[in-house]
Amino acid sequence: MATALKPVRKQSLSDAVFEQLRNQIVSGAMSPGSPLPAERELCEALGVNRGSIREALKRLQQSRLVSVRHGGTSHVLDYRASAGLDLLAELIVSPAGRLDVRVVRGIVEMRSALAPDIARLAAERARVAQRDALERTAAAMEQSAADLPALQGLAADFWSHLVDASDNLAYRLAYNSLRATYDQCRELFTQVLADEIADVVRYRAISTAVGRRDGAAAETLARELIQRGERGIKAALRQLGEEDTRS
Amino acid sequence: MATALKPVRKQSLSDAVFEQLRNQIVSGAMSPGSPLPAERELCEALGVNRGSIREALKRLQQSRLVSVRHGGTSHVLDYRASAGLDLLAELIVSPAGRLDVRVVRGIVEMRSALAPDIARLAAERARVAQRDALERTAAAMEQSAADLPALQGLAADFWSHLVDASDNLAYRLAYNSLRATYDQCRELFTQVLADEIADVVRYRAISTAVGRRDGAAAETLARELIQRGERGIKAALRQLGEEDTRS
DNA sequence: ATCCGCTGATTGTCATACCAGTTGACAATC
DNA sequence: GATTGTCAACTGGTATGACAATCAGCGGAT
Repeated sequence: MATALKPVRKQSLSDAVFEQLRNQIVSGAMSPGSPLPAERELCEALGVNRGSIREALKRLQQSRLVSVRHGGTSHVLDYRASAGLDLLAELIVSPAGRLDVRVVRGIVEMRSALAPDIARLAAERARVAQRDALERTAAAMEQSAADLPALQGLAADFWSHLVDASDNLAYRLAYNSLRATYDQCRELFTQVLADEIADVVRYRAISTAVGRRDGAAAETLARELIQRGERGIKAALRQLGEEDTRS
Repeated sequence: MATALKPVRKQSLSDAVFEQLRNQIVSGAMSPGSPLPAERELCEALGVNRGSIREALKRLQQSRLVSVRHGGTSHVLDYRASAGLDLLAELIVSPAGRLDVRVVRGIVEMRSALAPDIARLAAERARVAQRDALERTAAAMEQSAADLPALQGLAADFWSHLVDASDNLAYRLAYNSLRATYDQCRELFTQVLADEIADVVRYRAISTAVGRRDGAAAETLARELIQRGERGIKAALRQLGEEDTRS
């Protein structure tokens, strides 16, 4: 019966305008420094109302992809020099739908750099409620050791609790940005990270290390855990890279 | 003659609306899950037209601070669970103009976690043009060894080139977000980080380590450099914290 | 009890004004 | 001749009113 009918993706006009302009910018079709068409020209060119154009431009402005001056002409900015981490989620899949392997590698490396420090700080600063939450999540992972998708969700919860325990707002927000990025193609990561996600005993070990406030142990364990996934991803990336060069 | 005349701060209506709502949300005055007033109610309450309200709401939506559904009522989201790293720049100074010490600590810790890995990757991947840029910046720093504000700018350039050389888009964008955050109060950081910024010989050492593709050395040097600043900041934070508890 | 469709409220889109800041050309002034 | 003021033609910013699309809840029909 229910064939693979995907829900239609609903998108407001200003969202569509935003995406279109953003793609033009990050793809380099509109080079940094070049002037943007006037709002009224964009209205006519895209066939939408000026309000929708303005909403899109406001978002581009907030993303630091364009600069807008009252009375003057707007200009394209160099996103590599100004845009923030939130842009990563919009770069991981190209407009054509292909995965950007450079972005994936970037996420993985950043994750490897942050995770050990997060675990260390969590061990040093966790409060009882947060340790309990970690413990509960680790227990839940042991329960559903067979179900990979379920484990994936629980592992994300585990890290979320760990980040909370680290009591560092920068880590918290960076984690949200990274997660939003790889949520763009979660099922794919679930497969490639299977080794790491299924390493339930190490999650449990991190939880107990946090429980006894052993920062050094938590840091080491987190590094080992993350490295398992890193190996899997880098192997997959090499394959993808070879396919790319072949095609 | 020219006394300290500061340029007037100009802000559009939608910017003002955005700031006001954002402050309400991150301060907890509007708790997560609570419904937002209808757009037309906000128009009347804030005394502006609906277009300005909508532009502000679109930005809040992009920051993942609110969720708005066509036909339904909008709701406040839990920014700690959903907002991205770009929000940090808007949190470091409270609406009252006070510095948030927790945010500062967060930046410093994240910087310490990332910088060594950035240096290592830069050493492994830098191309000639990027190594030259590093070398030039290091030389410029040696020239203006006396001028602290100039050194601060050059140090920022140095790190920017290093991040470029690391060839990691996630690091690049995260660096932009962090820099946008501490640019909110740059002069203050310049003072507290004086020890680190003035350590010109170590910047030079990092540059030469990158030049000979010595990842391990670059990593160690970067860690030592960053730690100098970290000590300064943590000392300053302790002072600030004591003043806070006293008041 | 369940389903259906109506109804009112909300967000989304649109068209058309007008206000406000920027720029450059050009005339007036020194 | 150089500076200064004025004006016109852009630009983005704000205002208003109407209509369309969507959703939640309610009441009636099955």
